[in-house]
Amino acid sequence: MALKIYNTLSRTKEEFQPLEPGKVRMYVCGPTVYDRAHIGHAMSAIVFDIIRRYLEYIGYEVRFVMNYTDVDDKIIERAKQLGIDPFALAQRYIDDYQRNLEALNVKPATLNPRATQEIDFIISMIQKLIDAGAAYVVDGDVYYRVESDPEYGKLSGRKLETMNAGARVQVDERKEHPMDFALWKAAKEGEPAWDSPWGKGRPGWHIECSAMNMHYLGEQIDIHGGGTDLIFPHHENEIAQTEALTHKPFARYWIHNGMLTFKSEKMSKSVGNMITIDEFLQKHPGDVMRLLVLNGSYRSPLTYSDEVLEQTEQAYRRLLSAKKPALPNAPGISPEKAQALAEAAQKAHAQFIESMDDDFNTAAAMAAIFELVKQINQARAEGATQAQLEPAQAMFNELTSVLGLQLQEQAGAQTSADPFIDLLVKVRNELRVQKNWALSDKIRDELKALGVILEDSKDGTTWSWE
RNA sequence: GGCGACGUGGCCAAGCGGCAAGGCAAGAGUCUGCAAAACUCUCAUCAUGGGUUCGAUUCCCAUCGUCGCCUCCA
Repeated sequence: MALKIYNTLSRTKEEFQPLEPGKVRMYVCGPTVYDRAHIGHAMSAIVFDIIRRYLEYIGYEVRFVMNYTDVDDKIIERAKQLGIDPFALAQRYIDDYQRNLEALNVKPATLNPRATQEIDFIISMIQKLIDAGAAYVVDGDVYYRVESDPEYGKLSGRKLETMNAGARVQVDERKEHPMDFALWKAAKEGEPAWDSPWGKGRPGWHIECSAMNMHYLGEQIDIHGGGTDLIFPHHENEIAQTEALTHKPFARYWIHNGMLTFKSEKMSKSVGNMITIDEFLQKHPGDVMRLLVLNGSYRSPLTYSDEVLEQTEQAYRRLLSAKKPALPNAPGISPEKAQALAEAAQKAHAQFIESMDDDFNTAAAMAAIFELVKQINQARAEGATQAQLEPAQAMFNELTSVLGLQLQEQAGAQTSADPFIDLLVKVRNELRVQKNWALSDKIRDELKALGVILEDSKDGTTWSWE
């Protein structure tokens, strides 16, 4: 039994073998910070967070790098519109993004390099590409020469001959080949610029990722990730640039997440159908976003709608139900049944591993977890003590936390109200003893309106925040 | 136009050669003063048409439909 990963490069699932035993070098393309992040970004961040957490869970030491593209045309354009400094704009959205990631319980990367902090490294890399004949200079711009790479197109499955056939893009006549792409862009008046052997300018988009990879992870890495929309041209170009210098396979496994779709359409800024992460989190716990992702395959499009969201909210509540303690005054279940519960926990673990090992099949992994939820709830309903529930609940906590779920009941600020609620519950129970149903129901209804849920059982009453 | 992916119950979604996971919703029941929660039970032959096979949701071909990439994009 071993981990298998679907590799975009080979279009098959391959057994995972890192370059160095026990260690994983992983790079994920982060956002271009010119606007607030939407839930499509959240999906991607969560997908790779789950992959990273699982790799760590099965014992790998993961060096996880995610970059920020903090200089590009859109940032410059946006800053100009707003009349502010482009670097300040980028910084603001980087801060936003980090706050979003934290709220989504995405583990911080080992390193978050930025394009603007890698200029020297980028320039020296471009120079080497020119020296190697893989790039050329035109009027202060530097372009990568795609025809210098016989393997160009291997990731996206395209051929240079067929690519320009339907191209709708205005071809820059100065380029040797229409598909040649910019490594360095000459700066226009008033744009952020750095000195270079080719004049003032800034790096192109693709080269920064190649540079940061090489700088922080080395000439070869294990996993390179991003959304499917990055396969071409971004990742194709990264491969071309990097391999032109190293003559070695760049990333061993290319992993791409599917797009989040809203009303059958990809959610993106250009379509204008975006929901920001902030907007989402105002209405829902971060766990719900994560469950949305976990419900399906990371490689497939994720259907987003109000209906699906409601279903996910319900599933979230069901998961929470597994964490409830034993009933008050639980009499206990037979040793055989307690043993069966402990075995169910082991079985869930085995199924979880088996599923995750199969290209991170989170949907199947969740099925194993839901099965465990059922077993726990069943045992509790039959009167298991807390000690008897313990092993199964510990397993539940372990597995859900590997997936990055927090599953914390609402708590914290409300704690000062707790004694008063306890008091109301106590009073209400006296009313119930007196069979004063009208008043006791009223208390329950009004507490509900305040967000407190009362649940009566034959052994007593429990309450929780909604 | 080129390349690619997908089409599984009311909804979301695994599976991908041998009697179709899981979640939500729905219906019936247990428990409860009632309610809620939980528990029990019920609920699909896998877009359509051919083909390969002892046997196909799973492989092949065709058709219809949806989506992505080819331009910035997670």
